[in-house]
Amino acid sequence: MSEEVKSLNFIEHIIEEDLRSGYEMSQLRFRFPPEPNGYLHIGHASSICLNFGLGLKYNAPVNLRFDDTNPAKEEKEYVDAIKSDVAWLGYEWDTECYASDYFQQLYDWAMELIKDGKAYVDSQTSEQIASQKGTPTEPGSHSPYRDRSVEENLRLFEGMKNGDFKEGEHVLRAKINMASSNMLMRDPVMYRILHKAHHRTNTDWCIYPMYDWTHGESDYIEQISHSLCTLEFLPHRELYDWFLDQLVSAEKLRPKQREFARRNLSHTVVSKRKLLQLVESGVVAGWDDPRMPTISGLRRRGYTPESIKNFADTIGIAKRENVVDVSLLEFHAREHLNKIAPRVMAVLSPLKVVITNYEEGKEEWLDAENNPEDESAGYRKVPFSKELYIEQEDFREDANRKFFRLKLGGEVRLKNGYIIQANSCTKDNKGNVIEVQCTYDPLSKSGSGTEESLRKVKGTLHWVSIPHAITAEVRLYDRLFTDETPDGHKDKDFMEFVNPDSLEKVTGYLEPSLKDAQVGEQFQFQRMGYFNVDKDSTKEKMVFNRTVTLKDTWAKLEQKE
RNA sequence: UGGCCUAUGGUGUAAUUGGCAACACUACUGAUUUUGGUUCAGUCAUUCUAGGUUCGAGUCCUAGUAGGCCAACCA
Repeated sequence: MSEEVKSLNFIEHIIEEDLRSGYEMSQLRFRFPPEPNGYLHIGHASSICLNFGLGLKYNAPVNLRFDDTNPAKEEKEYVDAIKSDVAWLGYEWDTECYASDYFQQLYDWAMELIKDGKAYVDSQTSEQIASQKGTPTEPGSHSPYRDRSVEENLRLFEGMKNGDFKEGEHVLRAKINMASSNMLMRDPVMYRILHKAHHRTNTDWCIYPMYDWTHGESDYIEQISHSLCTLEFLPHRELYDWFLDQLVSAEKLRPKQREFARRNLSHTVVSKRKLLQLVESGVVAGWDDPRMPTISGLRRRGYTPESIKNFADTIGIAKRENVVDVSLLEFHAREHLNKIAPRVMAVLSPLKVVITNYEEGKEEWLDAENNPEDESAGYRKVPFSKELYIEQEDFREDANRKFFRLKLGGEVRLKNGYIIQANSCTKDNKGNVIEVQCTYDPLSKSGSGTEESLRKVKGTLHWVSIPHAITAEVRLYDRLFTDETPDGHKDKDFMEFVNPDSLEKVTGYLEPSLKDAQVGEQFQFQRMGYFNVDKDSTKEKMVFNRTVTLKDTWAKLEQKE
């Protein structure tokens, strides 16, 4: 038993240090705080796995909190999708929370800040406020409204809340420091007027708190010990702490914000805005298009929760810029699917093979192993007959000895079936091979134990019996973007790198055992890749998605030539 | 150019906090294989640069360099 010491990431180091210096294990509490303005993507998966993983590790509760402070962008549809994605990944949240549940508390605290002279109502336009912000190298200047009396501020803020003003007429600002080197500390806006219905509070409120005045306070209300977010929020930490300083009480736990680098995936984009653009421009069919890096897209594509979690686990958490290669995600898909996906045979690019010495009209049902990685998966029957399909690329009239497939005069084994030899072929008037005539060795049947059946032939092909085959639409996916970092170019828009060939639809010929496959069910089409049944399937026509190909060393060999 | 963050194989992450640079992926060898899959074995590093402290530096110090973030009534 080699007890493998799992190395800690820097967040875990921080927590371990906190535990050593006074935190009780029972005080630990985390949260995953998405804004319901889009679907969750693979980048969120890292954050989900981090927070919920920490919860599991320390036996601490993890809240699912919707950061719903901007009714202009948020919808219930997104709330529902986010919940189902987190649940699908296999995590259970302790409490389902909404920042909107805290609107009253936040308002009350804001009133306190005004009374303390720490906040004021500014009646300038957003342009005026922006122009007074200064620049990173020059300090800002004070608003003419900065020194309004407490009474006037109170009266105006209540007026804002009561709907006495139009959008943009006033905002509430924290009175901090217009000369701070941190732009966020230059009297940040805490509230703005928005006469928009909110998906939960409807028209109860027409002032909405800003992110900075919501997040830390929500963490405090929920008594989150470690509030983990991405690196771009690092400058917000000073503000996060300033707001907390105004209201934290000594007997309660004070949350800390810590930041980690967002994970970027090669050959894709991971930004809700850009994903939305892909959806709205029609480049993809929706948020759950199998080419999308969204959780729902990956699920539909055939990724398992295990593969996504293992992926998140191996890429880890750190603070530096990164672009993780998609091949690592694909590796985890193959690794898990290899263990669980039943093997079947399907031909996606058919070439007819006729077994000339096989009796016309005869059929045999052969035994086929469902999964060599899992003995308990058992066996099924596949039909064999005189006329079969093999893959076009598995036959060549003539080829060198590195080609382990069918060629004229050569032998090959049909998986789970017989050894056949190609004798001749016929072509259409363009010179394309349209049929191969073969003979089979009746004594070479797989599993029969005869001397002939044990004979080694170099190649083994998958195949399907033409009269028994069922057809289905098979969707083959390629990377959505041709460039490794589509949004990493200053002079070019990421949309310029959209791969026009990211989806190819073909008709597949499948062994008949597949006819009862259910939506979402996963299979390995032997030698072709992993596939699952798409939700677009109907009784008349099944639809399969290719999740990922198998590793293909032959294709690489060929490419080199 | 003000402030802040980061820098370890092609990629991502480690290194018991100053003690033999490790793990995974990719790529490439080879073995096994009724999937050119799987499995197994192997190969791939001047730890951004230059100095310094130390018996000893990826780790500490100094100075550079490169990349990133910050001026929404978005989150």
